[in-house]
Amino acid sequence: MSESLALSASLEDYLEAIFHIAADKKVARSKDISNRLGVNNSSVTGALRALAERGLVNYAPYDLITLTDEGKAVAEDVIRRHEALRDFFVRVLSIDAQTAEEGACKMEHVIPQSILERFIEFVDFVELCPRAGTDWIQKFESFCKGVPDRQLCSECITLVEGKPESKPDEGRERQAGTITLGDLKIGQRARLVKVRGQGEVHKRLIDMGMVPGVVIAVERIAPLGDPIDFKLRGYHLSLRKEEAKLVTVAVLEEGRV
Amino acid sequence: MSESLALSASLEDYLEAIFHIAADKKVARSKDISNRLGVNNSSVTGALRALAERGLVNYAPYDLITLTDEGKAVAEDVIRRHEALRDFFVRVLSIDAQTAEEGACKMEHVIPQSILERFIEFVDFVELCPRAGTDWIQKFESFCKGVPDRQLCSECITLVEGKPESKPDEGRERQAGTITLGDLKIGQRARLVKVRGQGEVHKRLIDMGMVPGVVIAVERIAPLGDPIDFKLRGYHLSLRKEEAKLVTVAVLEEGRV
DNA sequence: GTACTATCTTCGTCACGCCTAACATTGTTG
DNA sequence: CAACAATGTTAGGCGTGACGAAGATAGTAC
Ligand SMILES: [Mn+2]
Ligand SMILES: [Mn+2]
Ligand SMILES: [Mn+2]
Ligand SMILES: [Mn+2]
Repeated sequence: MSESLALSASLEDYLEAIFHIAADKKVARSKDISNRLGVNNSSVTGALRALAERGLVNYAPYDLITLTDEGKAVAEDVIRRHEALRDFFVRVLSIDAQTAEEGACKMEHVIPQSILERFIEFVDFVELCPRAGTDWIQKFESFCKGVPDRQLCSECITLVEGKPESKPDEGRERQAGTITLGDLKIGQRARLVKVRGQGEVHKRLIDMGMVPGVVIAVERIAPLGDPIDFKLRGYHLSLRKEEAKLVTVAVLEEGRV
Repeated sequence: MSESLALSASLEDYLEAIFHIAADKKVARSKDISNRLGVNNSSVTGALRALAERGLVNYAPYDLITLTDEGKAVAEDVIRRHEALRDFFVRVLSIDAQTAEEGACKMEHVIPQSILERFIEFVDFVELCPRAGTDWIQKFESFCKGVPDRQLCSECITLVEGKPESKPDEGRERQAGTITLGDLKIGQRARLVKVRGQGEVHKRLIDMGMVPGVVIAVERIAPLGDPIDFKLRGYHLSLRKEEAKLVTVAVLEEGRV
């Protein structure tokens, strides 16, 4: 009747499984659980003993298996985490149902509480904010599909191509025109406008993911200003200053984002 | 010289640690690693042997520790996952640095490849799309802080309060006015407009998280139409039909989002 | 060179979580 | 009510990952 230490990922999955099976068939049998989790029957016995010791399931050998009230509460919490992650993956990131399900069921065991709450808020928010919403997610989808020939909204295209803004939004652009990757300081972030040069060098840069619209951050600059360590699309990338100068960019605002 | 099976979460963390230590001090010593990971010195020896067996570290007893080329590549991949998650948490979800760091370092070991890529795309996208961007994230932040007195942009407020739209956007609202939670069908989603009633019942609904602007989905309806299972803010919630009728809502579009 | 200290390894132990094989129970069915 | 198949349990083993205690090594101090 006390949870003592936190449950292992494995035991959380057992609880989750029992809850779902019981929701269908009222009680769970060992076989149902082993089928659902794809483990050997004897593993289930072991898990049930561990869960019974913690007062989370009612279990006696050869008897039917049910969750205690406390077990039910814990199972519901696991399921909440599972569904929150899955919903975010499907609704916001447009991940396919199966991957979302599998990924959620792994991550649910390790995600910190405060991050989980934010995921949930985020899904709500995206559905509420009129600047976001359906439209916005569809744009995100086509944005993903468009790599490396990335499609942006017309407004973005304008921005990326460095034409002066007509909308009095904010000073999103510092100075359009001739800024290159070689001009950036550590910590600055920029959108790629164009890769100059030709032949081998040009091709090599493109192959590295240097396509218009991509966001690039300067991570580090070596003592003598060469080479420079960039990050784009999650990858680190080291360029000679000569190469960096071939890449025209539009600097993004400092600070967050 | 062969990775054979996938590395365990623990071994990935060792690689990550060695990489970072080596980045600072050129070589790693056992002590550095045990300090960084908060683990006993003897555990490090064990891990190093396992990593050496897989050809990921150069290791001989009492000798200096370095990563092999393959080990370096694997470490870089782990770090990519770590940073992608962390950046998403910090830049998009506005999670504090430490929680983001810790959460990322747990989740990095279980996140499916395709979901990771989407996270990375997402951060890029948010920074690129003019309908999103800094503004949008700031709104998300105040949205989070505002629970339960949620602040929306003026446009959203209008929508939530059910006034007919003036902008010819889309038919986002089905029929404003008198739709309640009791009128929804399974799978439908709605924004909460107002909780009617008074006294105990009213208070109880508010306590359950029924505040204006929240998104509610109908998960299940019992055989005789009572009770109804809802989901809001990641929680499941079961209401009597009587109670559900007290909650005025605005239906969201069918399908995705 | 010996002594001392910081560092590292070895060894024995434990807790998980899964497996297989052998054994036990249950409930059906002729 | 046997005989049987289905289901569940036990025992024994393997791999991982951590720990502490005790012994080994390397580098510095005298
Ligand atoms: Mn799971
Ligand atoms: Mn799950
Ligand atoms: Mn980690
Ligand atoms: Mn990490």
